[in-house]
Amino acid sequence: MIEAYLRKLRARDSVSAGEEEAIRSLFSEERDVPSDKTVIRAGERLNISLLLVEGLLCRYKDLRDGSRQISELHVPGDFADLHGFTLKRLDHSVMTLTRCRIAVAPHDRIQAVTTEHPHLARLFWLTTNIDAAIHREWVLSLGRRSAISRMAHLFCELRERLAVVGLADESGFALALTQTDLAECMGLTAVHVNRTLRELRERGLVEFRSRRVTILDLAGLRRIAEFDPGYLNLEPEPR
Amino acid sequence: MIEAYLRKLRARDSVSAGEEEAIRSLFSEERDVPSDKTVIRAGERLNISLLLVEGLLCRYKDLRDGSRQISELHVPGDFADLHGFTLKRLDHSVMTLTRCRIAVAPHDRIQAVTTEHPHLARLFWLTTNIDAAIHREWVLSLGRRSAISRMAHLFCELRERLAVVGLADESGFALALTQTDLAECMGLTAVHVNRTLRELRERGLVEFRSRRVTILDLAGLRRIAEFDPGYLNLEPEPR
DNA sequence: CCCGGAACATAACCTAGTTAAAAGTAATCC
DNA sequence: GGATTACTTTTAACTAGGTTATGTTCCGGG
Repeated sequence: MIEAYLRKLRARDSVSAGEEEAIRSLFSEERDVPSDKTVIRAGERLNISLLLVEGLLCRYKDLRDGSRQISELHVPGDFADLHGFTLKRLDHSVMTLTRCRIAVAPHDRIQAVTTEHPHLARLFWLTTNIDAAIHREWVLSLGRRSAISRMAHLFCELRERLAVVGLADESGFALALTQTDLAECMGLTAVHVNRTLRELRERGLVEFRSRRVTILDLAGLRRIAEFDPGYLNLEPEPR
Repeated sequence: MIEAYLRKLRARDSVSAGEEEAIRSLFSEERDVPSDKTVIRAGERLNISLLLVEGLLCRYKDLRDGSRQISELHVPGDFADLHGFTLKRLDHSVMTLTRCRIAVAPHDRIQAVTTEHPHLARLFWLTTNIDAAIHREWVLSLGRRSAISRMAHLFCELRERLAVVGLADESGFALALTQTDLAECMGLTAVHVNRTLRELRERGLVEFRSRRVTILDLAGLRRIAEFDPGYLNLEPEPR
C-alpha cells in the first residue's frame, strides 16, 4: 500500500508505468509499529529506509536536560529517512507518534533503482530537498513567528501535505497528536500550546479537539501564519 | 578556484581524477559580487546554481513586518543553491554578507555530469542532505537552546565547517558578520546578541571582535553548546 | 581634521512565554 | 462500575529575551 507515496511523487513530476513498477520493487516488507516507539536511533548505521504508509512519525533530537525538539512531522506517503540512503548515519532519531504501518526499502534496492532510473534518482533527490525546504520554514517559524502564527503555520502545512494524499480537505483533518507533541514541534511548552490553541479557537480560526483539526477560517488562518505553500513544491515544474 | 569545493567533497568521499575533471567542467564563469546584494530571489526560476569561492553568503526569508530569518550561512566551498537544480524555484533568497567571489554552474552542465557520473550524483545529493542536517540543528537551537548555548553552537559549527577548507583552526577564524547578521541567524535581537557575546567573553569561552572569532576555551564552548559534530558528516563512510 | 554613517555597547523597562501546581475530563482496563 | 492512566485546562509567579533610547567607537571620504 504505497499508493500515497505515488500520489505524492505525481504531485511533483510524472512517473511512468515502468518507474512505478521500479518503485514498487523498492520495498521488501511492511511492519506495524505501536505508538511512541523510536524506530531509528540517531547515529546508528543504516541499510534500510522507511516509508510511512499509515500513522504519524516524527524526526526529533533531545538535549541533555531532557527537552526535545521535533524537526519534522511525517504523514502517510512520506519517506522518513530517504536521506539515510546517502548519509548512512542520521543526526536525529525517528519515532512513531501513533500506531504506524511502515514499508521497508533496503538501500541496495534503492541503489539498483536509482542507477537504472536516473529520472527517479532526481525525483528522490527532489523529495529530500523538499524536506529541507520544510526545515527552513520551521527555522523561520521558530526564529521569528509568534506562537499563534507558528501554530497556524503548522496547521496550514499539515493540511496541505495531508491533502496531497487525500487525508485532508478545506474543512480539516484527523491529527492524533497530543499538545505535548505540538509543543515539541513548536519550541514551546505544552501550557503555552494550550493557551495558543484557545486563542486560535476564540478568534474563530481553527479548532483542535479529540484528535481532529477543524478549520473554521482557512483564509484567516493563512493570513496570520503568512502561509505561502510554494515551499512544498506542489505545482509540477518542467524539469 | 574551486579547490575549496573539492576539499569539502573529499572530506566526505573519494573523488577520482576523472570526477574532478567533470566537476571543474561544471562552471561556466566566476563573478565578483559586492556585499549585501541579493543574488537569488525566492520564487524566481533558476537555470544555474552558485558555488561560493570566497566571502560569506546566506539563505534567508523575510516576514511582512520586516523581520528576517537566516536559515544557513555559507562558507567558501559551499554550493549555495545546488538544491535549485531539482527544485527549480527556491523558497528562500540568497544574499552576500561580504564581498564574494562566486562560480556559476549552469543546470544543463550539472545534468550532463550527474548523468555521466552516477557516483557524483550521489555525492551531490549527499551534500544537500548535509545542508538539511544543518537546518535540523538550527531548528533544535532555535526551539530549545538558550541564547548563549545557541551562539556557542553557531561558533562551533562555523569553526568546523571553515576548518575543512583551511579557514579556521583551534584558535579561531575570521568572520566578517555584524551583530545584526548574527541576530538574524539566531532568532534574537541585535541587542541580545550583544549581551550574549559579552557573557561568552566574560565566561572566557569566545571573543568576537573586529571581524574575528577568537576561541578561548573550545572544550568549554562545546560543552555549553552540547556540540556534536556528527551532523556535519565529516568522517567518510563506506558508501 | 572633521564629518557622516555604520556598528557596537549599555541601561531601564516591558512582555511573551516558562514553570509549577492543581484540578478537570475522558478513554481504557479489569 | 470503579480504578487507572493519559491528556487537557487553568492559574499565578517568574524570567529570558525584547524594546526603546542614548551614547560611544570606528572608519572612510572630503
